[in-house]
Amino acid sequence: MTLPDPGEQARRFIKVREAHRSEVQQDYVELIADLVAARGVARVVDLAERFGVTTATVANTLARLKRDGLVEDRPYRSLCLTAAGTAMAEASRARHDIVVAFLLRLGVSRAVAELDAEGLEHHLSAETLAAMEGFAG
Amino acid sequence: MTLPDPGEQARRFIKVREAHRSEVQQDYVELIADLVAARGVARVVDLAERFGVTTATVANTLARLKRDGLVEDRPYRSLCLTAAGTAMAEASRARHDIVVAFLLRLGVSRAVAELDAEGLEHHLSAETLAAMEGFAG
DNA sequence: AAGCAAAGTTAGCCTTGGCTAAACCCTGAA
DNA sequence: TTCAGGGTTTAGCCAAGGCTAACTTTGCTT
Ligand SMILES: [Mn+2]
Ligand SMILES: [Mn+2]
Ligand SMILES: [Mn+2]
Ligand SMILES: [Mn+2]
Repeated sequence: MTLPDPGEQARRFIKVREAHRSEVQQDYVELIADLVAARGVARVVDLAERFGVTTATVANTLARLKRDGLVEDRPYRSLCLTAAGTAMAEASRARHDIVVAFLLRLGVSRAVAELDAEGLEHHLSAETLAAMEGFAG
Repeated sequence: MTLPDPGEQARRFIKVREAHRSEVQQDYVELIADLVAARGVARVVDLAERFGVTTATVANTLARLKRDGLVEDRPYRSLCLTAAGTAMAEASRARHDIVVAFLLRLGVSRAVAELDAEGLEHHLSAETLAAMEGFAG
C-alpha cells in the first residue's frame, strides 16, 4: 500500500541495469581464467559451448572485452586476460564461490545452488555478500 | 581446477538470459499494480520517475506489454492490467516480499535489502525461494 | 470557451547481445 | 608439400531497451 520514495525506487532499478551491463564481462573473464587454469588454453569454441551461444556471438563479445582492456587482442591465438581482466576474474570467482557456499548452507541442492548462483552473484551489495559469507561460515 | 560439464554450464547461462528477458515485464506489472492499489491510477509519468527512465522508454516497454497481453491497450488513458498481467503482478509481489524478508532475517539493513532484492528476485529457483521463505520464518 | 501546461505518443537514433552464412587462417595427415 | 577440416573472424541481420526531440492529446484554469 505505502509506496517507496520515487527517487529511492529509481536508484534500485538503475543499480539493476548497471549490474546487467557488467555481468557478461564478469562471466567471460571468470570462465577464461578457469579454462586457462584447467587446460592451459581458452578457445572461442569452448566459450561458445559453455555459454550456450554461437562462436560468432563469442567473437562479438570478445571484441568488447578487448575494447575495454580486459582481454589481449591476438587474432587466431588462445585467449589471454590482461592484468585488469585477471583481477576482475579473481574477484568474480571469489564472489561466485561465496554465493554457492551460502546456498548450500541454506539447504539448497548443489545443482540448484550452481544454477541460481550464476544470476544471483551480480546483484549483491558488499553488505549482503558479507552476510552470506558469515552465514556460510 | 575441475570444470563443470559443458552442457550443464550452458544451461545455467541460458537460464540467466531467460530470466533477464522476463524481468522488465515482471517489474512493470508489479509497479502498475502497486500504483493502482495505492493511488487508484498508474500513469506513464509515474512509471518513468520510479524506474529512472524517460517516458519515451516507458511507452516503448508498454507497447511490448500490450503486445504480450499483460496491459490493456487504451491510448491516453490510465494504465490497466489484464487478468494475465494481474496474475503476474501478484506472483512477482509475493516473491519480492519473500526475498526482502529473507535478507532482513539474514541481518542486512532495510535499505540494502530493498536494493538487492530488486535484482536478486529474478534469479531464484522454486527450491531456493522455498528455502528463503523457510529461513525468513 | 480558450488557452496553456502537463501527460502521452511517435520518430529516429544508439548499444548490447543474440543469430546465420560465408570467408578466412592454421595445422596435421596424406 | 599440399590441402581438408576445424577453429576463428567478418558481414549482415534482428529485438530489447535505452535516449532526445517533436508532436498530439488531455484537462485545468481562467
Ligand atoms: Mn554470472
Ligand atoms: Mn559466475
Ligand atoms: Mn526486480
Ligand atoms: Mn540479473
